[in-house]
Amino acid sequence: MKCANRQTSGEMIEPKPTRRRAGTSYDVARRAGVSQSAVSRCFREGESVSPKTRALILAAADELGYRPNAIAQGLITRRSNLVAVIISNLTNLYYPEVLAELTAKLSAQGIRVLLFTLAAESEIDQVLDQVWRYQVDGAIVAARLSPTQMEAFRKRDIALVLYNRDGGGTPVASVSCEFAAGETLLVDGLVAAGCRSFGIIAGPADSTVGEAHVRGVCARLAIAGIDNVPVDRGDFSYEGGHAAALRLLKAHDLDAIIAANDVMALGAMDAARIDCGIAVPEQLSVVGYDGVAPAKWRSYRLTTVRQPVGRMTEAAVSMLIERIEKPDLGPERRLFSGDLIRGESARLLP
Amino acid sequence: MKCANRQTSGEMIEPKPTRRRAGTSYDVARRAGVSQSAVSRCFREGESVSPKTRALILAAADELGYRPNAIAQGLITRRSNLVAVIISNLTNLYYPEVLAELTAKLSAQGIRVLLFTLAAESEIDQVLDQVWRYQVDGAIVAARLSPTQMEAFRKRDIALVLYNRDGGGTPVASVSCEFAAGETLLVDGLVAAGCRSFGIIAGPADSTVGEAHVRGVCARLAIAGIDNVPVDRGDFSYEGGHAAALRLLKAHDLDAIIAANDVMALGAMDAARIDCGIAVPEQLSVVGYDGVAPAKWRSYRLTTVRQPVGRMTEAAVSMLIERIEKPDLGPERRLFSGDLIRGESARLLP
DNA sequence: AAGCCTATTGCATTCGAAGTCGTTTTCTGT
DNA sequence: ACAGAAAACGACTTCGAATGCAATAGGCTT
Repeated sequence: MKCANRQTSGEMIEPKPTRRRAGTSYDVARRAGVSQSAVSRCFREGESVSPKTRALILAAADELGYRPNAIAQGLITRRSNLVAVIISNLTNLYYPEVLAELTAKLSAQGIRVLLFTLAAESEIDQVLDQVWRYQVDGAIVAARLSPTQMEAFRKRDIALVLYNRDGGGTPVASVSCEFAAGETLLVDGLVAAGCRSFGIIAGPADSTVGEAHVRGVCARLAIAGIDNVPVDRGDFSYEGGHAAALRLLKAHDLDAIIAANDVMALGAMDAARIDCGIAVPEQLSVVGYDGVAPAKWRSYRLTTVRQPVGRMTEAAVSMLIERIEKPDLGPERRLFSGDLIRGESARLLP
Repeated sequence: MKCANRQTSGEMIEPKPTRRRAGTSYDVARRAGVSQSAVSRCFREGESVSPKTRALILAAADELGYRPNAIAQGLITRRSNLVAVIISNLTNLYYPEVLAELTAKLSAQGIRVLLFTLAAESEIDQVLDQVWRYQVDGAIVAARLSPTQMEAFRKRDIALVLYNRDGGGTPVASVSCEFAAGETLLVDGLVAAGCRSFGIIAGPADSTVGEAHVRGVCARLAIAGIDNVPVDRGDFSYEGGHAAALRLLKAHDLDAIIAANDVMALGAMDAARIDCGIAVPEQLSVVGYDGVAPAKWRSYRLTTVRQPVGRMTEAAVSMLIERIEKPDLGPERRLFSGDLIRGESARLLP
């Protein structure tokens, strides 16, 4: 097309002598003296090409630096080998690890990652719009999806796996970490160590996981005869945890704080130790949930429940691939349990 | 084709009544009673479609949930609207923030992010192979590239912007943060406060940025008459910084440690305070470089130089887009300067 | 009302690789 | 050496959208 234009324009100006040609299977075919079909077959598994032809083609491809065009492949095979990974906020300190593991594992399976991050939950519809356009084979979502949105995946036959969330009634594949066991251990351990006055730092009120967590802890505390536990909320950030802890400690005389995630727990530890001069764990036990890297740091040594991120991402990836290959596989909920990490931020009896 | 097959096979078996049709521009066209061309034009900027036709088409598209197939668009327009983001190790605590900003800014420009992470530097060639296949319009790379690899981008006319690295001789667009100014301030401030015995915790020996940093600090120290500064190395991780600091402190009687990044500096602080019982900053000043979130935490309040990540990613994205649109734009090196954050981990005089 | 001009529209082609199908070449076995 | 089977090969079509071009419709001028 461009060429045509240049030819019709009478002059001989050649603005780009080294016009970069993409290098297509036709170019390789011409150079190797074979058909385009042969080139195509040469680059696919299990197609029959004679060793002689293959050598010719590979040599030609090599000289041209030819690589099959994945976009064209995607169009004809209806398989883009793309998977959307949608993560609500990457600044969460817990998610980068998840993301790194997911991309590594998907890459190992020959799948590329199309990354979408959400600054606000409201962006999700725009993101999904792009997801539809790019003909992804599947998606791993660590963000809140409405039933309608999940249904949209089903309608379009796009495999979907939720990470650290469940469908909340909608049948869908999901991977998450149950906190019941860890929670029980933590609560019972704290109670056994003599804690009586608890405070909870929860996530935002609209966080499903967060709420379940709070309910679970309260239920367990109730069993131990402890009721009316004060709850404050943070946004899963250090500052949020710090502020919430200050409010709790100002209003109540606590001997244990249970935070919904590690980073808030670290904020709470600092609020207690540094701002309020309360010794941790002697006067106040603080526990978190996640097992992020900074929780291990010597200044904190947080007592927490570590999520098995490696196994969870592994599960998410294999569930996704299963569903890509077998689209009508039913919903499945895979629950992992966390490991209790006995740090030094809480007095905890077994 | 599938339809043809079903018709020729005499029987009337219809294995999937709800056969999921992708919903193409042809389907929309048929439904709206117009040509496929009209549908295409209706979804592009600046194409002429009468208001009447547009309404018809949009209605039909809406009913079918039609979205243009970005893969097919990419094939014909030779613009995938995909950009590869290649990051060496996401677990670095500094990169998640960068990644989040990059994807947000690229998304805002209508560009999708194809994410590649490297567990080892050696994987880069496999990653590039995939990058070529996916016909990305450009790439932002925060990883070490050989001159040959950079040349490969040029050959294929793929826009390239290095992040936090420079070409090291090879002409290429790059964004980075110069540390000279921050370094000078830090070193001079420490010297002014009376520090004489320095130790440096550098990154791995093969890290270009890391090395330049070390040389810069040494040069500035030399000006103050301080030579033979002991250097130990970490891998930019907390544990690495912690271990390096222990070695340095065991072997020398230091009054200041300069670390190549924040996370190592935090490890060093803990090594000093907790393992060696050295007061920071009274007996030992520790400074870092980056300005990651945990550096601000109350337990640390690290004195550091904060990289202007927002402006840097902004620059990377706009440089990349410029180069996508104007492929023969020359190399350009954009240097930002960091802000000195006066924390409480160092005695520093202005 | 005739003559122009411009805004719409559809047809046909194109992007690059995959896959179908019919043809040719290469093996086997006898 | 020959029939028959299997492997290798190439022409052609296809995926879904974009676009040059020609045809048409509509509006405006005089």
